[in-house]
Amino acid sequence: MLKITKKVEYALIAVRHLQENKDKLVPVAEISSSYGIPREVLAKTLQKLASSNVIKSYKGPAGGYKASDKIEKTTLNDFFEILEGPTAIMDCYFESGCDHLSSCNIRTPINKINDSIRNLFDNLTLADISQ
Amino acid sequence: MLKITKKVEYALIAVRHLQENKDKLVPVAEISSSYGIPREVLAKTLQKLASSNVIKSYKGPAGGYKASDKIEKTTLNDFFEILEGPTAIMDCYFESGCDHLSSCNIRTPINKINDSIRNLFDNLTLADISQ
DNA sequence: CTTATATACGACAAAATTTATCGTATATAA
DNA sequence: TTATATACGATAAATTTTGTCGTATATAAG
Repeated sequence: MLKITKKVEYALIAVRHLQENKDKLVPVAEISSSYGIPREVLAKTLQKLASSNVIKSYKGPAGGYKASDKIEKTTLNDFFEILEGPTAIMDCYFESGCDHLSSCNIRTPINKINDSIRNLFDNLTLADISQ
Repeated sequence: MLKITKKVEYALIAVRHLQENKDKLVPVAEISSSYGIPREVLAKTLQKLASSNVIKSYKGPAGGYKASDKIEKTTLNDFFEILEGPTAIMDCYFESGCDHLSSCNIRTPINKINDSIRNLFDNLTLADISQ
């Protein structure tokens, strides 16, 4: 439990790779083959980051991706949300109903844990964790 | 991603229930039926907590579980570890090999995120989140 | 203006993990 | 001796994650 997904893992790898290659456009295939990541999975992941402007995309031959200015200031909360939706240790933190439990006595604990995690990720940027 | 499991959810519910019923021994069936939790799943979960002395167990008729003194001081890190093993956002934080990636460029980021989470959970007790 | 290369995106299949069930053993109060 | 409760391993069902496939669109180069 409390694991990040491969999508996020791949995204972190890609972001670091783009940061280390700011001078050129990097096609998905380069990252995919360098780190042994399935091409299509990585492609979709980068598409999400691109549509959120964390990275920039360029189509056509000699196209590819590059890091945007925004990348350094992106918090982990934002990064994770782009890829996986709002971070919550339980669905009831964002969704309504208490699943199927008749009487819930852990609303407070769940909220406290979740608030702590979100506060942590709000104060950590991609730049912070790379150093 | 970053979800807690039902096991942990059930354990939290049970712990709170025991804390609210310190005057008596509570059998699994009471908690299971009160909150609509599958009996056997909850039973195994409480067995783990009992063997770690977070709660105490008493067999036989009129037996059941009760909160121990230790319960208030138990950190989330300890609690989660009892139920699910060491907390890590990726297996490579504790295990050796870098899975299958030929060259890993996210060791540092992964470790930073994981250290932050573990630090957070080391400083939060079951008592803290219940208030 | 055709071709090769690269991103964009939806539907579906495979794999892995989580969740639940079943069966049996052991302890103990009445 | 019986009924009730915890203890524990094996296995099945359900869910989530991960990966694959097919097709569309943009664009640089010849």
